Amino acid sequence: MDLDLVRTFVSVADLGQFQEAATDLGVTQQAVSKRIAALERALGVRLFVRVAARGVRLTLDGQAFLPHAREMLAVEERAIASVRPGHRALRIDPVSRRIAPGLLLRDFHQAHPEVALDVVTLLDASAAVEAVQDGTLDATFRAVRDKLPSDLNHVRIIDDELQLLVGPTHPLASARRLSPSELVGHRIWMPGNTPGTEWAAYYDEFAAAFDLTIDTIGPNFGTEALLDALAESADLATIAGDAPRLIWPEHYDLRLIPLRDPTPVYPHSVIWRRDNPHPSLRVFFDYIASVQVNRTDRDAWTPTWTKKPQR
Amino acid sequence: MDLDLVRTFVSVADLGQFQEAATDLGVTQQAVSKRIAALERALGVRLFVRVAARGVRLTLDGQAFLPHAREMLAVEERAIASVRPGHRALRIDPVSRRIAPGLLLRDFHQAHPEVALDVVTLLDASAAVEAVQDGTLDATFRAVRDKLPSDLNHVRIIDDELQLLVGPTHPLASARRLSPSELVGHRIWMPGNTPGTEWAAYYDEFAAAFDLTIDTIGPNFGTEALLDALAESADLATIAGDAPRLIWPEHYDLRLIPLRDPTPVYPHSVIWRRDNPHPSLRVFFDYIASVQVNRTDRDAWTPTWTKKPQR
DNA sequence: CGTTTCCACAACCAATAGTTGACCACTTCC
DNA sequence: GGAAGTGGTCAACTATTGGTTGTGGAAACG
Repeated sequence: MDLDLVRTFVSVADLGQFQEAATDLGVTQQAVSKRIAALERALGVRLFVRVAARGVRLTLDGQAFLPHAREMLAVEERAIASVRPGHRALRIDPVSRRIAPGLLLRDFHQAHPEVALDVVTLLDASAAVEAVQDGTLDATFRAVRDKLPSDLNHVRIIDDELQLLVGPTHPLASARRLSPSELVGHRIWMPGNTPGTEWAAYYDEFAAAFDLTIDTIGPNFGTEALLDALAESADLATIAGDAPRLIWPEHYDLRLIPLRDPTPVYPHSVIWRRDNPHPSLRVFFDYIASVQVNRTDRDAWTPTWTKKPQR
Repeated sequence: MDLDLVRTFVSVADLGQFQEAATDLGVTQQAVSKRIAALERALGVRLFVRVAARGVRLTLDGQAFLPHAREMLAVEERAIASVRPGHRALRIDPVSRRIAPGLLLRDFHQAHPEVALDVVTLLDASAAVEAVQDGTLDATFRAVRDKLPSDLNHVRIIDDELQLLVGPTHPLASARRLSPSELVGHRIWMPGNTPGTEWAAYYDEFAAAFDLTIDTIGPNFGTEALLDALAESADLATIAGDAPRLIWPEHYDLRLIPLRDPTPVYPHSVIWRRDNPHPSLRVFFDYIASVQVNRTDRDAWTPTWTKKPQR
């Protein structure tokens, strides 16, 4: 279906006659006639009843179709706006929708539906930083590791407190809280933790610091498969941020056990270009400032390559 | 924008290469290449990065565009479904969205978003009945006046209790309740109550029964204009059903005064064709049965041409 | 009852979207 | 490191389409 046909249909429906719609669209009346005929042929129904010398009136089918037609044009508009060079929609990368920054974006969208927001997810941190630099991305949430280019700002926003995730038959299932060192000897499985990413670097250092073994071997069949495997197994465990209980399906019988003494946290900083003029960026930052984001004040552990959290 | 381009884009994004998308869509790979190029030209951005001998990957723009593209296709699907001969969406006529049946439909849609519903509004009662008969309309809400064709069923569903609507400076503004006979001599204005409709017939008999004068003269500039005029005026009044306070904007300082002894009600019956096989129709009727619809048990007044409400 | 209004149909033309075929860049495999 | 394979672009050609102008016909109006 060509949206030009739809646009023509809406115009005719609004104006009540082909002639006016034609001048409105800058084509001849005959062209409008053809377009409507084409749309009617494609849909297999009449959209207008032709009232001689009086223009046209919507049929019932036309009336039913009209709101959908408007919707199509509205969505088209948003689609175009999402990539319009210059002033496009706000584009933010939370790395993944299933972690704390993804939740933050979801909540932001709920609180400010008027802000055109596009959520994109990038695996590669350096690609994300590059995109922020060249202006195709407005902000990304990352654990800041190396020194950033000088035209970028970053502020540590969310400390995601890590938790152990096990099935009900796991020996640690009934623990109320655990120290990372108590995980020694247990099998921690994190498929999908692709080597080379900042996540892998984090967990590498985490494992080294507490003498753990974290198993990233095996194909990643997705979250559902992982949860399934965990729920069934008596010796598998994984580590996850604080977000999952809000996102993962209710029906999995899994135990989330907080880690303490110290509390390993994954520090998410928001990174943006200092001179980014996007008007919605301010709204977004105001929102971040207004909500309670999880800045831990516990005895936190972070890798040596992150800065210490400011109290 | 042609949705075939969008469909091609989504297919390529999902499959990761032009070749596969081409076979999937039943065209040559070169055609896909051209389509993507055309879409990229139209949008003014690159959507894919071409990785030699490895297919393509979405750019950031492509990633931002993708959900909108899917949305466009979904809306297109719904649009087509709304007029598909055979099994199309459930199509119901509440006469107007701003009256009780319109509210009922809104609530039904909220309660059952999975039911594809198209709301159409018809002025002409006989046209609506005809549409129900020939199957282009699934149900309409009307005050049943004449004997209906034998293949149609009707059930009285909603008794809309009429109320007086006045501005704060109107002499009747402070009344807690009014009898219709107390309106004698006051100017009741109902623009938009087109002569020849069942509404006009109702109010004609209502006026005659209580010796009122109802003024339908003057152009109808819409609800907003009417409310504006009422709020300002010290002698204008109008009559409306129970729905308005739920729909009309908050900021109008208007008084809704119930009419009692007797309570004039506008009886809405739902009319449908007995052998209508539409699967969602049953869901709709079940919903109607499940919710509390306003069947008045007061001392009701209805025109002589309606049946007496069953106690 | 002629005039006006407004849509449909026909003939024509230019632009477009599809096809096939040639080519090119990069990966993989022996 | 050369051959085979993969997966894209570009060019040439053709069928289809979407636009134009010109014309006709049906209902409404004075």
